[in-house]
Amino acid sequence: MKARPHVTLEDVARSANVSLATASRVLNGTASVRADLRERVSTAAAELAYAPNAHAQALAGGTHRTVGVICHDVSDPYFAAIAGGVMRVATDNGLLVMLAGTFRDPDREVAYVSTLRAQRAAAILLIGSAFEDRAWERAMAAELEPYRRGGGQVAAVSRHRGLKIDTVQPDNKGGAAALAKELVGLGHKRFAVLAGPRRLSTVIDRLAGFSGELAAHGIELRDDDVIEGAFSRDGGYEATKQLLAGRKRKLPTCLFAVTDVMAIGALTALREEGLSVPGDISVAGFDDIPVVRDLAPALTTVRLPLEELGERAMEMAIKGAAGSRPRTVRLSGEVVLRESTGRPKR
Amino acid sequence: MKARPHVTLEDVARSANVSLATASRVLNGTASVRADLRERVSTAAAELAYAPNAHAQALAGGTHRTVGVICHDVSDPYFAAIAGGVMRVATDNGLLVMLAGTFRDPDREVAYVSTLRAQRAAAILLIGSAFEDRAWERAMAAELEPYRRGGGQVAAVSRHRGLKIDTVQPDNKGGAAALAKELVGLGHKRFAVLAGPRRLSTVIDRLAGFSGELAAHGIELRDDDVIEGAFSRDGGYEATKQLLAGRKRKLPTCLFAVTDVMAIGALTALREEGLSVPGDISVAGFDDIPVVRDLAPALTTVRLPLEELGERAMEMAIKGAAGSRPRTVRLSGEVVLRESTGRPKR
DNA sequence: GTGGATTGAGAAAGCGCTTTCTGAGCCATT
DNA sequence: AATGGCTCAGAAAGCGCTTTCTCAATCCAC
Repeated sequence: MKARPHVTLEDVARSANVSLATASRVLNGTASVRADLRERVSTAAAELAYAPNAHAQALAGGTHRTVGVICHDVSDPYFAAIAGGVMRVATDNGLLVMLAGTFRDPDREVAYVSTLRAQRAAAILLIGSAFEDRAWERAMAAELEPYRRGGGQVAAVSRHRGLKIDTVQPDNKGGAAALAKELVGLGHKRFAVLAGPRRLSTVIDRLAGFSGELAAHGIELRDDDVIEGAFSRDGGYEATKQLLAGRKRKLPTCLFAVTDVMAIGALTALREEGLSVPGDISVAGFDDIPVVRDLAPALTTVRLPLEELGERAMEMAIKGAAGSRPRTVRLSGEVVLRESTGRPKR
Repeated sequence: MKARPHVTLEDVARSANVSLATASRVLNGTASVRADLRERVSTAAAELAYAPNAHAQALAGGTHRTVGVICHDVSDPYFAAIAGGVMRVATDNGLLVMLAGTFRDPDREVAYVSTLRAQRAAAILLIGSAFEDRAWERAMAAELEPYRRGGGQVAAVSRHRGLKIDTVQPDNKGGAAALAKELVGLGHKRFAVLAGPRRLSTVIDRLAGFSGELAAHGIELRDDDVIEGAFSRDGGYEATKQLLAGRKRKLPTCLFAVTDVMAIGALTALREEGLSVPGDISVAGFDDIPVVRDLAPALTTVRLPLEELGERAMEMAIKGAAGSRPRTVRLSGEVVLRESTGRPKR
């Protein structure tokens, strides 16, 4: 079957024997049209299986019903949960979501913003840690600024520095501190932390909150108590193996992974090494992604309202900026103690 | 800051003191342009932070660099994994992905296709079970057919009937049969199945494969051995509770959940009821989503090459139809025996 | 039965871009 | 010196739609 040109509004108009303007009015309900004409147009449109050309519509009249969402990795449950919230709100508002995964490549992130800008997306949502990198920040700002000047909305989840945009910010520092407090309360004194790349603001904040609270209780978190791994299940797994290899004897009594995803890898690594959780070592994560309550042992973590994070960001973007000063919504986390943590036996 | 009109190509051309045509040619590298003019245009474009209007480009006969992907639920790890594969291939080909979640609403699915058609997306990918419903099928075909006639590419993962489109098809039936065989091989004779909604072809196929193989071994799967739940973690959880409530004493020795996600819920329900896996009952799932190997006990399942499913579908869509007959790529699953299954003790 | 106010259909002007089509300028021929 | 053949910049014609703007037809009040 040859690629035949699309059915256009003109085809519909001709077939219904009315002018282009009338056809447009009928199909959009923009103005009142005599009943019989309206009927003719509707029928013709249905018969021809007419689908308006959204590009032409966007060009002519200016409605842009699509929003762009940029996250690091779609298959990460953390982003998936947030994206779920975003989509719900978007759908409720008749918006189409373009979801892009950058696979953690800063350049690709900037490139996506550029493309979205070209698409004249109504809004752009940035989800996930910002890269703490001046060059990246400048490149990003160079895309975002003209985009906003042209009327585009921008909102972000979980980042803030540099870019002056509306942000929904989970309380990473406070949550990590609260978790540390609980853990210390259980009697733990020797900790290790599985951290992600230090370039990510989320990592920095959670680390700061955790070690800060520890310090407040007179517990020092030394540099070699913090192991840096990739921000993924495998990253957590590898880092844990490394930790275990390094010091089989003076093991910490509690392991804090800065994300649940990493904690999952850690749990498996621990199990493989024959260590019981929380018997030999307690483990805690951060985020409360859906699956962690189904683990055995269920994971202690800091619950973040993930879907809400996405919803609020989308809402901010839809509402648009009231003033010119960037708004920040703070959502706090809540420590959820489950079976993966207990009192230290040693 | 007022929403000032966008910077257009005309602005660039004027600023560079050249014609529109020249500016376009420089920016697209379409034709050779004298070096100094080229330089002037590039500079002007950079200074004005010019971003071409993708809608105008598309309208003017240009390229449509966006593809639409429709799945049921972004936050389901199964879809997320497939979407990951899709995105990798799309990105490699310079395509932008619009990901839509239908939340399992057939109408919304059709509506999304319609929108994507309006966007003149280069391709539409349907991911996940089709609804076995004549009316839905007709509505879908009514959208898809004109879309393809207009030159649009369509491909699907995991569905086939009715719609005559290119499909990547996991071997649901064969995989389920192979799994059943292994399970019977372990000595199991009494089974229960946690099924999803019967409207979904995936459910039907897996059920058929499983019960067929059982039958081949002289084991009958009766109607009340099959419990229908929602296609989700909670669905699996509820269904399992229901199963347990129904018949505490003559419990099956093996439980097959048609998806891993449901199996995860089942595992938790079982644990809550004090049943050990695989001690008291074996559990198996289907899909091999990433997280199930990290469960304790790790889940026996049928591994599907999820990312590849997405990659292949995207590739088919990009390549376009060679002939007019829909192609089908079959990808087989592989049984992965893990700790959640063992020999029956009863 | 007229004038003025409505109502509603059609003509036409863009929206921002790509792409012929045209034609000016240049070099190499005879 | 005059002609032909190139190269490459600019003018202009759309792409498919929305939205004034215009104007004919209808309606009401007087």
